[in-house]
Amino acid sequence: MLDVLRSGSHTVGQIAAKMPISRPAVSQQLRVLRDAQLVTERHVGTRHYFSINPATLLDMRAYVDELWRDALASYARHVALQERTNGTSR
Amino acid sequence: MLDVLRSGSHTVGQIAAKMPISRPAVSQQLRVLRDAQLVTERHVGTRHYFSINPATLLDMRAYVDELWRDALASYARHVALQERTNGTSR
DNA sequence: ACATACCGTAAGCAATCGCTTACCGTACGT
DNA sequence: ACGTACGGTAAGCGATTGCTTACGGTATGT
Repeated sequence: MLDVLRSGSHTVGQIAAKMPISRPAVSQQLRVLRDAQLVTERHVGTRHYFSINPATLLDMRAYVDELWRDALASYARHVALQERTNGTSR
Repeated sequence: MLDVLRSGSHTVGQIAAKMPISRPAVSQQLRVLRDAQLVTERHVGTRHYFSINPATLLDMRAYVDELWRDALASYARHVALQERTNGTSR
């Protein structure tokens, strides 16, 4: 879904044409993505254009980054503790 | 789940104690996370220690980053096209 | 006013998820 | 050898997911 929207904004019909599911199914997925702020909607006539919301992508990136840093930090602490209790062997 | 493992490796029992679900449920979730490479396992005695896999976190970060860049790029293209067809107004 | 294009929503349904309880296997201490 | 701690797996179940078909609602062209 997001991979279709990478290349820019699309209408519901355009998206459905590129996916192996029906148009209402696309509509329902888009609702979830819109509620999750992952996607933004823009109406022009009867067409609804959807595009990726870069801001939320940044939030996701920040979260993953944080997790990554914490994981590395606690691993470093683990290694340090290991060396202390094992003596400075090797 | 991942938020429990942020602070370092834990055994299955330790994790279950910090969560509102049973130990087997934790075990099942860990299996999914392990299959998805999000988590690594280390056995010592009968205890199974689980920790976050930083490598996969980097992969996720790369994907989100890529998506973010594409979204911005196509938005820029959209704006440029808009200005051209609207004349150099404003 | 009428037909058409575009899309959201409701209902219904099979498939999957995520949990609990019960059970079994393995490693360790005595 | 026996008891205990630790944890994976199977079975079963209600809840949720994700789809399709059917329908209604709004904007556009004639």
